[in-house]
Amino acid sequence: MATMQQVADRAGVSIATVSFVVNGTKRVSPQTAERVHKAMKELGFRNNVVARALASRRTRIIALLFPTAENRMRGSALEFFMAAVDRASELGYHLVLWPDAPSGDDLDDLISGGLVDGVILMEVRMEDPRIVKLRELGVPFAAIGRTRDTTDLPFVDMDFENTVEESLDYLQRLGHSHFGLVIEDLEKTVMAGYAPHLRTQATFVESTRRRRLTSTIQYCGYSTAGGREAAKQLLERDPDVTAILIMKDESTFGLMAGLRELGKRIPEDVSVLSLASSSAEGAHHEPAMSVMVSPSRELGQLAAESLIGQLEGTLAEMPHVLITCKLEVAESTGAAPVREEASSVLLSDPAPVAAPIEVAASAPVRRRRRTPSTTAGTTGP
Amino acid sequence: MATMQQVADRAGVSIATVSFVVNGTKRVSPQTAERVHKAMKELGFRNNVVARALASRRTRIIALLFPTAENRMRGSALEFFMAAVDRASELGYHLVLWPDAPSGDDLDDLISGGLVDGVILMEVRMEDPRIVKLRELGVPFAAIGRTRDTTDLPFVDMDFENTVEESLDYLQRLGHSHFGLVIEDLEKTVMAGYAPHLRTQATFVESTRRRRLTSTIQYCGYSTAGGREAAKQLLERDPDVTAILIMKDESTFGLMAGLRELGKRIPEDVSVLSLASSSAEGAHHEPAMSVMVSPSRELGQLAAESLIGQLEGTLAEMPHVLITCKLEVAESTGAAPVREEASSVLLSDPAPVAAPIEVAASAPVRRRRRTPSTTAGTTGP
DNA sequence: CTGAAAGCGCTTACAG
DNA sequence: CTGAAAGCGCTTACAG
Repeated sequence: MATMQQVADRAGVSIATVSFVVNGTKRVSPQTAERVHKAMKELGFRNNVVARALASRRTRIIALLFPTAENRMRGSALEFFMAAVDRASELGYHLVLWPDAPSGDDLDDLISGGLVDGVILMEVRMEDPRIVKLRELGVPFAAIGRTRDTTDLPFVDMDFENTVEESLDYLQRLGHSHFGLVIEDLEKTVMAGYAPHLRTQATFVESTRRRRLTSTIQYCGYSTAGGREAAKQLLERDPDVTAILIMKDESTFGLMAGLRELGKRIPEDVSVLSLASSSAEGAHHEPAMSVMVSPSRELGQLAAESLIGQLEGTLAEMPHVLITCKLEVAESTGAAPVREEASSVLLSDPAPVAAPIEVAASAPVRRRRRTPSTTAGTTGP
Repeated sequence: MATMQQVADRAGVSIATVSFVVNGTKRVSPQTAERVHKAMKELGFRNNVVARALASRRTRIIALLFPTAENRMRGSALEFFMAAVDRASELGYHLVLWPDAPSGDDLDDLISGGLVDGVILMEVRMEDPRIVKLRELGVPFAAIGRTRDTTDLPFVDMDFENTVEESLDYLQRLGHSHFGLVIEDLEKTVMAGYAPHLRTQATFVESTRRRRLTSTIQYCGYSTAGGREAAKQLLERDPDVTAILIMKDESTFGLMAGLRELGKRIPEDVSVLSLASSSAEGAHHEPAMSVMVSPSRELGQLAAESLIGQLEGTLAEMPHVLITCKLEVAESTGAAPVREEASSVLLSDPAPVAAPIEVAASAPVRRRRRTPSTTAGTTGP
């Protein structure tokens, strides 16, 4: 492995000059540059990233922190990752997936040593210790997801609030009035405070109340069995439920199977809509699932842009972007079944839910529908 | 961010002594160590990984190379990764997911700079340019998967040959004689030469011929639609097919749906067995899928052990490990339907397949059934 | 346009 | 047991 000094010797120039041509940091005469390039070729020179990092304090490597706790979002995590990788690469950066405990315990050593220039977070909780730590360490970061208080937080996120509203709009227009939300209960786990779940539940409770709809929140275990059990319990708690939102791809199959076993046809008796899912996932069901499609790729790209924009100082303002999932209607949703007696407005209490969630809307937020991402706050190289 | 020198000053010792206590590389008297620890606490010292890497030529970071080409194996890739992360962590290493083109183009800069001590490969092809490159660069590596020639190749892999044999054993015992293999055709893609597909096809062709079974290889597009189409074509090519092996989770749903639409009941008319899949995946079907379960976690762990063993010089020999998938029978497989006339042995040619594959069995290989991995050729930290 | 030199923050023989 | 010092391979003001 040839060093820069060896290249310099062979080209008959100083090591500084080699550095200039390698990095393009200063003008070098064409003849000199030519000699240097020749020497590099001949010696098979490759820049030592570690030495460069130590001297320059930057590596052009950024990391996507990947929570090692038994992970939800398996699918979209990979989509975030791949999209962010692509965008980072276009902007001249490498992106690696860095496994990290939800507590952020492994963060210190590796980030503060200067191995990476910045960090992207995912699976953000309402109060997230990792963000506290990153701020302490002064490490630039961008979040896919957001904490309760978004002051000074650079984030891109799904607009869960709006996604729930649009889901209810759609189904209410089809005549439904008894709603269920099937979702995992994370509050006793290490992922307690996971923002997507809490925001979705809070909006569901608030909005169904405002719309004077009957609503039931049904917690649901992981896996097919969990979905089946959820179907059973939900129908026990509200036998009249006709519209179910579910935010847990792993359990959707079980939910549908459970509903059928209990004599419910989909969508004739019950409509099912999957939140923050994907077209591909929807196609794996029978009947094909109507889904609110997660904007995973956009979020991954925007997060990379936002972080790199900070690193390069090309960012006018802290990015705050919310993107609503896009409705894709398939076969699992349809008109509400006609009731014998038009049962009047229900007043039954919604299911208990963790203390009402106030979300600080401190900073102005740009809400947008899946727009192209290239305009997003960084000017790029 | 305090430096080691600052810690040394505060503790009234030399920087060398601080390094010794930080790394435990030399004996230091308890009193001195105590003073150093105190100073580190007070200053909030964290070792600079980059400087350490430059001076010591090692980072204790290893990378799992993740092919950025539109990726198959989404599920098991994450399982490899998480398992390898866990095992590496137990052995004192960090593991990151490093996106890389199948060509290995990005490899040079980042590996040769000493950023990582070694590399784990996955999705290995019969002739893999990345392995050539890693050998050139002298970077230690371990492969999940294997090339055609396994001489001097440290690898752990699924035993595709044996997995196919055991699948055929099982189904033949149930009376089946007309087999289909549904698999993706990668030969025109960047993943051409992908070993699992070629080994599986080759074994399927060879073994069904030896067993005097009728066999058809049906290529299949990605996705649900691809699976449906494959069902149609396969039934056209062999209307008598009663046993189907499929190695493509994304298309399994479509295959089953397609079979049903063509009037085939599962498993009464046709048995379907999914290869290199998972229990969870199997549970997402109706009827529940019989699967050959991929030993993903074992492979991830063993790969990490194998690489770290090389790095630490604790490896007696190049690891060569093959693990057969484990059969989990569910509802999608059953006895072959009884034929009106016991149609005699078929001699129809199997579907065309890429030139017969000779696999160099150069090195002795340890074949094993999903045994605990902790005994695997490294003595641990 | 080019170079000499200090410095990035560690590790590690080598002495004592 | 402890320290002085060279060195890892670059980058970057500063001079010229």
